[in-house]
Amino acid sequence: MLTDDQILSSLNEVQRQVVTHTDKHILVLAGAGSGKTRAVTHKIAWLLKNSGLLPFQILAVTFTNKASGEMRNRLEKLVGPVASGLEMGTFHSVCARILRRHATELGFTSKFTIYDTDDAVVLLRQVGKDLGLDTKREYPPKKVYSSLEYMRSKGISLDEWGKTHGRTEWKRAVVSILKMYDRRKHELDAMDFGDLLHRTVDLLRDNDDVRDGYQRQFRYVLVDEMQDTNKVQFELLQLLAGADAKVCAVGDDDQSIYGWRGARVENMLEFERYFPGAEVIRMEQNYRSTPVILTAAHAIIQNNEKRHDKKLWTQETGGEPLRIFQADSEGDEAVRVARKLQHYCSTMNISFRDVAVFFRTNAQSRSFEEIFTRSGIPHVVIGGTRFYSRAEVKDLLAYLRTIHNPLDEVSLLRIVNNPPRGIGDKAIERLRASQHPDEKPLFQVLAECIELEKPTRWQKAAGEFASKVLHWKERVETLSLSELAAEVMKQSGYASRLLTLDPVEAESRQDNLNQLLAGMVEYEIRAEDPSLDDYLEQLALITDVDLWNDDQDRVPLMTVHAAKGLEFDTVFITGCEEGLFPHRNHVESGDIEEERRLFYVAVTRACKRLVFTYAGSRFIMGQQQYAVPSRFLKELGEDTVERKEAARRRSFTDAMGGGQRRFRAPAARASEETGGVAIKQVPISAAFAGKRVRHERFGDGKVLGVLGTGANAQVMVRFDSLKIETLTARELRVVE
DNA sequence: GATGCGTGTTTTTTT
DNA sequence: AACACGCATC
Repeated sequence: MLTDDQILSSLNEVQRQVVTHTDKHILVLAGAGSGKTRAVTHKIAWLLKNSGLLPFQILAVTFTNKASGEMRNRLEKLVGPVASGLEMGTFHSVCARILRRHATELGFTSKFTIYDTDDAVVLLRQVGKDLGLDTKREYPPKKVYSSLEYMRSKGISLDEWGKTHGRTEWKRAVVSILKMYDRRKHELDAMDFGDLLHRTVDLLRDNDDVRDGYQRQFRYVLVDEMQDTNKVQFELLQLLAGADAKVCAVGDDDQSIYGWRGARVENMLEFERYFPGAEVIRMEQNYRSTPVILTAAHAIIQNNEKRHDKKLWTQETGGEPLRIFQADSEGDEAVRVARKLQHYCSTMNISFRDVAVFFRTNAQSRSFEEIFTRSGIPHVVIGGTRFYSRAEVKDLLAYLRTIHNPLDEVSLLRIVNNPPRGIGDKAIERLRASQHPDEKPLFQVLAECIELEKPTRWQKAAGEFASKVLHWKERVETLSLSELAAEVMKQSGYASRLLTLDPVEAESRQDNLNQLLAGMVEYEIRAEDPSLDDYLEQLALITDVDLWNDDQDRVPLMTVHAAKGLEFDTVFITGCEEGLFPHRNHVESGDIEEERRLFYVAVTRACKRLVFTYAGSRFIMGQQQYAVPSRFLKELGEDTVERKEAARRRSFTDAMGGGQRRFRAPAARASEETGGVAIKQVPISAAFAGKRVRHERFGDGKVLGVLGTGANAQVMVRFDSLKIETLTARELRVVE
């Protein structure tokens, strides 16, 4: 048996407080890299040993499945196999588990399907069309869905929302769509992400016995990333932790980056109000980064007004200076990152897996993928076009979901005629017509086609398809998951259909499907009790970050959001431009603080080395856009940045990315050919327009527009003399 | 009923 | 630039 000393010896004084204070609620303000996972894991070990709690009496809610898995692994190393008895997971997965247990009370079955955003959008489009509404311009399903998310995050009911001022007619229609959407989900035995949380809250609130049961079970509740919980999640926490349970919440208001999803930092501030007598413990010693990085991180976050003042510190000294690279274009940026990265990996004995490339938006990954592939740098993109949202993967999964829950119409409709088997739009229309008047499930209508005496062509096709599904349904009992999937691929005709496609396309799809099958086999080995039910459950709530591990020596590329909670020896933060990072939407709305926190999160991921890059121009939605360096770079503070690079940031040319000419967009020719008129025909840089510049002869003026990139870019300037001139960028200097 | 082409649109971040 | 969708054609 573990001794107290073994649990505590590797911890500092503050961490020990977190671990050993078990008789009251605790709020831990855990700065980046302060070892909170270690503290929390050791705390659980302590609880198991010293509080007489059994594993299932402890509930640990994490932000991602990955975090939950990691915690379980570390705990297992500490306390052994009893760790598996803990109730652990994300809010969504914990809720799903509870709901499956009580599904029948809510009018669902325990096999209900979980709809992701894509599925929800498909269903909303269908509902909108059924109601005869314009789903293209007036009521695009995505908009309807975000309205739903908005009211959910604010805790407003559908009817209340419909009554709030403005856009009355539009809202009435959206309300009717959403009401029908809700009813349809019920009929299809499906729930979306929001339902998982809200229905659990309803269940616990309305059903005393169920609530008492869980409150008796959970004696200790731990919540990670408290700053990113929203209103419903806070309610859940209160409902799950009864009067006798103790709660330990861990978070950092400086790392709150999910405000757009309804996250409320207030949940941390109000913690003491809802959990009286709570002790607040601050973890500010950092074990991750060099003082240089911490200084820069602090310099940045200090610019936020809405925050608790705190400062990370470390016992370490020194550290490499930060570096800033400027590039002409996104391609040039990728080349520079690739070059520097190769330099690090070849001369400094750093592994690829220890270097990460971050960006603000998923679209930015493209140029890095291209250049890295060309340069032979092993890499992996995390997130973005998620593996599980690839068409062929969704197709095969839709087969499995249909087999598992034939009521799930979204999946059924996806595959009923894929591959084509003679059940086209017309047939679907007729099938759906015969669902009425008694609202028969679509699959039942299909199945009834099997028995028909004289089926028409489409009825025959429908019957055959239904027979196949029923056949597979029986096979679930005898075949393993991967065997079933392989059989479905073959018997559905999906596999042979692939061969008729364009060979390049077919190969990539086959690759993805093989990968999916390999994942299933891996799941069968790993899972304690592998089943179709359990597999689909895991899949519904999994993300790419959850799946990623560093077994293979590859450079991970990801958004800053995805990087949360991770750390790397060397980090490249790319696209540090006004309008991109901070993103224009936030610049325009004036709400810059969350973007700054995001930047802070990015910076604090790095242990030793940090490189920032920005590009003078990049293509956004097919249009070339120009930008100036991000304000966050200025906030880093001069003394932490390598001087040589910093000094070069002065001239207009440099701000445009005038250093290297490689990958520069074709030089602007407009002014010679058309006497400068053409400058109006190309997108004029929103970023540079309005900037004050200085010219040797003409004096000071204001930029009206820019054409091209680098030192040769054509810049149209209205000088204070009111004279308008088109000049090359190299003749100009930015006036601060 | 399937296939191919032209048109129009794009939320940044994700459970 | 990339993708989805609608429409026209085979």
